[in-house]
Amino acid sequence: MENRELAAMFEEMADILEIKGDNPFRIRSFRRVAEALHSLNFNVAAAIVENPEKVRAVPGIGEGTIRKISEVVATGQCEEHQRLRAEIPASALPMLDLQGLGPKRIGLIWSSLGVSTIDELEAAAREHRLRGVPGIGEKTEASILKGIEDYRRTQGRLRLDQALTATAPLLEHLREDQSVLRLDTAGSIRRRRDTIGDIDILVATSEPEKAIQRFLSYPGIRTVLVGGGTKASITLSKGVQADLRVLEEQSFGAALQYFTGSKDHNVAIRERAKRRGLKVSEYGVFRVEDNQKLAGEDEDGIYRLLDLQPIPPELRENRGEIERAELGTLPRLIEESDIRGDLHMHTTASDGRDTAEDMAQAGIAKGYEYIALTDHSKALSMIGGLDEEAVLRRCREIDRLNEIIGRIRILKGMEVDILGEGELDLSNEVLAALDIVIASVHSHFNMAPEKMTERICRALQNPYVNILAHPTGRILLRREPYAFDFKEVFRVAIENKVMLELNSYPDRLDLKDAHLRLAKEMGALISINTDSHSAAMLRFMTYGIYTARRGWLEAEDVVNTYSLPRLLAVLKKQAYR
DNA sequence: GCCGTTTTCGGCCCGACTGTTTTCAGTCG
Repeated sequence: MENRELAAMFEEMADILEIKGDNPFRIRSFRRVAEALHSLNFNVAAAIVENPEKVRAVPGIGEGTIRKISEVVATGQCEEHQRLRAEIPASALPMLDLQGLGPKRIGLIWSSLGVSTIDELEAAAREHRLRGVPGIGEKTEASILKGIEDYRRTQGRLRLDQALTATAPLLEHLREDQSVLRLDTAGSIRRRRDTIGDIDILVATSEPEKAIQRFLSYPGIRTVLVGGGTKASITLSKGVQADLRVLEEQSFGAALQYFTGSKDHNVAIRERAKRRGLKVSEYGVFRVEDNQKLAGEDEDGIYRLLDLQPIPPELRENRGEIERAELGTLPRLIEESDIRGDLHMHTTASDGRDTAEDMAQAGIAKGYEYIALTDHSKALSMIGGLDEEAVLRRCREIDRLNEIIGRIRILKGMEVDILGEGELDLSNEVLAALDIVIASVHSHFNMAPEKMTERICRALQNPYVNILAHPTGRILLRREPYAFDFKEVFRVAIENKVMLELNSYPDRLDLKDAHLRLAKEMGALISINTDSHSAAMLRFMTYGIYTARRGWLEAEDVVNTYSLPRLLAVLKKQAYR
């Protein structure tokens, strides 16, 4: 049993208890358990049998949790979990994902109107029955409808990390079959888009039926939609659809090219082929006059045959990549191995799970030359943000840690809140003591765009600010970016030698691809950071790199590919790029 | 439910905003 399966159980129990109005601290501790389970790098179900003390030592996991996990490992389920599920219909839980509607009102609406699904909720709102519920008026009813609308718009899509996590075991399952000769993902998942509609998988085999059967025997299937001779479609647990296409090895490259898309890219490629008397299909590249097949087994060969540099999947959006490939001047896209450090992470000093030393050791394990510890400032009092005095104390601790560890340079940093008028949450005197200052917006998201632009620009003009973190504040599939004038903000950042962040946290990926490219073209320097809240999250760098590649970034565009001396010069504003 | 002590029970991250109230509850971050 995987940690995430156990985590899902604790999350669901927390959700139900919340609607029931149970003890909030008990709910919070269930959520903490779920978080802990996600961040641990060993299998808890196995460990609890072999070495329970190891599990018991995890902060947030106590006797009650040990009991529940042991019960699940022994019997396959947890009695309390089953009992709770019987009390609140599972169909009510997705209502918790609606913005503007919380557990209290869900509980109230359920008990007074019997509404237990989003569909019923929508009907009740449209018929103005919600206003009869105590504490709900016209405006709340309208805001609930808006919440439902937003929810429907994003439903059925997965974040890239969720899609990759769902796909990996399925690919593994297919790979174990002898008849599978070649195997890859296609579609938006291969292009590494930030969200994914469905999962496309291609298999080359000489025994199509066997490969299809293997696919349909995957244990993670929820429903089988189609199961034909050359293709099959299933849905997985989160309702996401996975499509398999089976083909012969000699057309695998052509199929990969065809099914990777994007649609616009393929249209342009096929037009180009047509002008050259060629025809491109999912079976290969053919000469029109005699239908002779000229390429198809490998994907690069298709591009070469059209006198193009092979185009990395991340660039295939028909945004100029074909013209550049013709000239042979495609960017040499950044790779994860170019990264020498991570400049945004949190520790136990504010809302991180691990200590400064833990983070440093994790950085060393990744082969980094430097990291920056950037805990939150005091405006975020709810998560223990640091005030001036605490920052200075923290600096002394990091100095000591640098002396002890030695193998990696730990930069003294802070993630400082940009307050409502653009002023920073810490005094310049204290900022001057730091190696690196990250500025970010965590409040007042729905300002007028002009006001937001002014606010951010004012913060960027502070001489100590080095990085503007997660510049648009978007949360994928949940929160829209806040509105401001990108070009103006980028311009002011460049003028003040401030870097723009590509936040690799998988539900942010902010800046996004198009904005990265714009920033690069304007001359901005980017910093790709994980915003880790635990040592395990340093792996999120992978997602940042995917997005960076979609934004056409090369190593030279990214400050944390620079050597330490060069980075320090940028941080002191003696250099930019 | 977890934790840490004051070692076995009491505290557990808080402040702003909104809409609905007529003095505050619910939601969000």
